[in-house]
Amino acid sequence: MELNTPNKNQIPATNPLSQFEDSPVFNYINNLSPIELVKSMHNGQAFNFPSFASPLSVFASPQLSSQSDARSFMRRDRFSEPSKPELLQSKDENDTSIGVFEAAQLTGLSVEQSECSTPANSSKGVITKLPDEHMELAIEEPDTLKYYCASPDDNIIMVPLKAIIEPQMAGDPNERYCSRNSEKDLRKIGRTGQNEDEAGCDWVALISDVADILTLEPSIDEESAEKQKMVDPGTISFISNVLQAPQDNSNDSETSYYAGSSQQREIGEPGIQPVESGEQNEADQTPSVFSGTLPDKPIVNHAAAKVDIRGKSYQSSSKQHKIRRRCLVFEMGAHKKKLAFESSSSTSSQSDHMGANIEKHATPRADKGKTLSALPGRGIGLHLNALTATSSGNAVKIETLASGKQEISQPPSPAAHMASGLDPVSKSLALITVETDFAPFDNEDKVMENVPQTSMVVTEDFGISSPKMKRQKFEYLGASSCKRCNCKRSKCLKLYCECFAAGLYCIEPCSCLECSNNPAHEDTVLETRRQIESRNPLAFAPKVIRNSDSVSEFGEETNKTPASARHKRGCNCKKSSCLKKYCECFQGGVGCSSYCRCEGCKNTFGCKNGVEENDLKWGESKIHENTSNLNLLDIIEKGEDHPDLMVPSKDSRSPVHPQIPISGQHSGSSLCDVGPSTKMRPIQRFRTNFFYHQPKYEKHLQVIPEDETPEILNRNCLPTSGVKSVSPNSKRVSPPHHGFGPSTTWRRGRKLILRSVSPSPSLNPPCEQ
DNA sequence: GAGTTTGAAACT
DNA sequence: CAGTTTCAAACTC
Repeated sequence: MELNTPNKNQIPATNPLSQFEDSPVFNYINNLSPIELVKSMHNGQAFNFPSFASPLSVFASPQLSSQSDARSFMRRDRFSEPSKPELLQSKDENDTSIGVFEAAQLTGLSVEQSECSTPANSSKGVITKLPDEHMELAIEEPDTLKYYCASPDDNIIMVPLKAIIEPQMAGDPNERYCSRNSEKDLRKIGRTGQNEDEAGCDWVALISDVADILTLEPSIDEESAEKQKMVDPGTISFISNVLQAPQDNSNDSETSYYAGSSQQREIGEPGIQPVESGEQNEADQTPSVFSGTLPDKPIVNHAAAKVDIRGKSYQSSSKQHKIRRRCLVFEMGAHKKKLAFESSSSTSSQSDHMGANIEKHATPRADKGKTLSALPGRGIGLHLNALTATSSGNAVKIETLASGKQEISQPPSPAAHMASGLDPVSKSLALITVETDFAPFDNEDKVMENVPQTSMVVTEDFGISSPKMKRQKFEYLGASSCKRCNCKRSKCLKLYCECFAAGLYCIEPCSCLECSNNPAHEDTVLETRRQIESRNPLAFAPKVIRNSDSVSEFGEETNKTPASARHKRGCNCKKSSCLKKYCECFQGGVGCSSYCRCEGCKNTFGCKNGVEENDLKWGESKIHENTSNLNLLDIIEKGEDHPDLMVPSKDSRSPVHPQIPISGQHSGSSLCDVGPSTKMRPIQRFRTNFFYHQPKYEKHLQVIPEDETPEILNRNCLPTSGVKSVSPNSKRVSPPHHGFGPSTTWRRGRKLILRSVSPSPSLNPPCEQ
């Protein structure tokens, strides 16, 4: 399998394919793990030979790789550039990989599956280097390039990479750069999606979105070269990213950042590859990660679906269509809103933004003159947005990232660390996840914002070329992914600036004046961030916190309901009744919580809908809350005491259990009633209406002091997602605000959570995506 | 598109 | 920590 690896050069690259393919062992391996594919791909990239991953490589823990992947994000840009020289190789590799794929196809489903199983692999082989190499590859072997994916069902999806690639060919170096960025985003997306169980859905949605976008856009051929450059590169890169996502991530991010040292290697293959190989290694791992961590196939499928959609004109097999549809339907049906929202956000944002947005943020703007490269890959920066994006955490996250703004890579800030307790990256991811899940439609924006706040990498629109695309995106995501500011005096270096607050660099769409929030002023940005974080470690954390441990490590979605979310600090609305976007809670699509000091709150998300029945109570309760936190606490405590409440639900936060009245004040019925009940049914929450109904009380339960935010994030990330944000025993509810004030209890809780989380960032696959 | 309103962020 | 100012988004016209 790893024929050419420096370490493993042993296997001649010559006929490995045929031999392996033919060999039962090969088939068996392929069938067994996607990882193999990845590795194989990896090897192929590195060495031009589509070698099959060695067993060792195959078995590399997905988690590790995932982590590395997450980190890799940041690096990716750097790497990509350096890797340029490798383009030729990659090309070759791609070719070989392609050949392998084809061979696999011929060989049989099993082979295909194996390949397909690893999205990363498939993508990797074909796509991996596309970002840098797209052009060349496309030119030389546009036809040959194909992306094969096997659906979980064993359906094989073949994606014509050529179509994707072609547009890029016209691209300029800059465009390439952009495309890289887009790729990043895609990768991120991919990661997120993979991680989560539903990620698949997200992916699908993304894919579909992408496809839609592509469709919407005039045919590439038709488009002028410039247009292609503008749009296509993004789309292409996006697509490639999607396909590659796993791989790319690994390649980019890991390599650059932590790669050297990194855990990845440690974790990863025994044999360490040269620097370049480092990328490969990461890449290899990454795919494995995806496959392993994420619902392996779903992602792939999605990707395939996307490709298919996009490639309708190009090629499409009935199978492909089936798969795609299946995914779409799945998403739509199951999590309609959520998915729609998330997926749309992620997908749409990504896809839409991919091209253009990426350009903005990613690409150096003339104005801002930033280049992605400029961005240091080092930090996770505040990519929370991206993270958030994934409802399940991961998926959303990806979206965000994809959204297009550049992240402000920041050295992991204390806050970030706090949040995750892990790597900044993981943290950001976690944060993002939280937000995303919560965000309601309107929130989308906010959610995304939130996400962005913390994590979002690329806020910008991907440069949606066509209004339609934008529109679609917005419809789904509400443009959540894209942030634009209009700062006049803050230089975009204060939290007033949404971009900055989201951890994103401003991009073209922004109308800011004297903007310093760009790669050109990286030092300033980082310094400013540090200062702000010094004042408030959670300043860049997502505004909306998901209480539920929605996502288990393995990507299980436990909490996607908005109900599980709350604003980290609560609002202070006086006149808007929390019914307008002035209200951050409302904007974030979450109900007001005990942390809120709002007056005349009518936040529909919070309770109104769900509680309408209980409106009065709600209002009362709210008042009480406002007046005294103690009441809330009491309520919560009571609720906790309640047997039902006591039930260790995975989602401690889960909002509401209608049936269980937490406090005397609240009638049980309303969502508002609460949280503990929610614990009871984590799953339902997602699919139910939480978004619209979040009981404040729940929130209380859910509410996590800012300090806690990290916890939440962690939780999401934690494998033990089951861990309740609020332990039945521990009272999470901390006095609102000012709150944030870390109550000892909270801190405890958080600490506990942290404990649960693996100390090393690398260890938290979930968070990492 | 300009002006107003709103509430968060920043400042004192 | 509370009050005030600044700021930019959200909203209205």
